[in-house]
Amino acid sequence: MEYTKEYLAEFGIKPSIQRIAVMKYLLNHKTHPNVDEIYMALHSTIPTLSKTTIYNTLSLFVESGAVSSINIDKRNIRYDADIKPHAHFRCKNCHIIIDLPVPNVCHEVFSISDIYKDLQIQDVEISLTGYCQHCQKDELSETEE
Amino acid sequence: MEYTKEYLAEFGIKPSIQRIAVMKYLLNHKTHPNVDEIYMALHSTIPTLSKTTIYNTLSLFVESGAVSSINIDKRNIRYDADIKPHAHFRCKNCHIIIDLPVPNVCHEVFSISDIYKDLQIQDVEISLTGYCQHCQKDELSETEE
DNA sequence: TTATAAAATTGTAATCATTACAAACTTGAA
DNA sequence: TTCAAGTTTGTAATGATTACAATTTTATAA
Repeated sequence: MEYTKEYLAEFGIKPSIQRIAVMKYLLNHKTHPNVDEIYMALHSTIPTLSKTTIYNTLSLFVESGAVSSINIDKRNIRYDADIKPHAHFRCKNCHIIIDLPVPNVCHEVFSISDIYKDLQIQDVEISLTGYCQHCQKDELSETEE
Repeated sequence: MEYTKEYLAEFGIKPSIQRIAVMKYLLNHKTHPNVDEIYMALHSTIPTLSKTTIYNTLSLFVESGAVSSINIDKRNIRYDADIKPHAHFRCKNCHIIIDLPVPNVCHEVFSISDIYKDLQIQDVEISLTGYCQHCQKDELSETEE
């Protein structure tokens, strides 16, 4: 609680019951939840909590750099309190999203290469899709998404 | 026309007026169009064309591997006939999407590294966002998205 | 403490891309 | 020519996100 407050402050975010709850949830659940999951988890302890507040709060977090948004799932935006550079893998079958390390050299490409020198790059998102360990498929049968 | 037909055949896609038109449009417009742009461009020459057909057709193309879908724009899915590995940059101001080369070493990471050996990786999407050459910003004023 | 303005939260309604679905149309093989 | 499978079409439904205005909370200063 106190920690979360200070954590938000580091990003210039003023604390509130709702903001602390959302941030705390993200810090404790590195499962890349979407708005609905966050709402479901919190509205029992904060009955007045509105979904709009969660949308507002997450937008604020993302703009402040405290949280990163993940577009790997076409259905809905997912959120991640881990703001260190890393990639994500999404299983087409069970939809789990797994964090993956990426060698620094791969990230450095975007900041060092001459090719990109005219661009002001702010975010890098690396998304892999396929089938996870438990959902391996033979190349023949391809149905789901 | 004949070329496009053969191109589709390479991916096991049976031709039709609509499929050829959509594929031809994508091959000639490497601007990462969305469904609406494709529809607007084509429905004057094919007045009966339905938007649903474009959705169906693009889904088929993506599943067949003839086209790749790009999730860099939260608003809508974009499509790219360039299926060779490359990255995309999206400007937060003018929303242009630019193709970027990525060193092979960076792509090879995902196929070679031991870290990913349990995963059956099918697609890799690398998305950068920020401000393009013409929309450079000083770090202070941050508004749009 | 009280008054007041600014900021944050809330609920409802609107938006809009995408999907579901069933009817109509095309195509190609028997 | 017939028939079934595959395609296309239009309409309706879905559902995540945003717009917006009203209410509540917070911070500030008299």
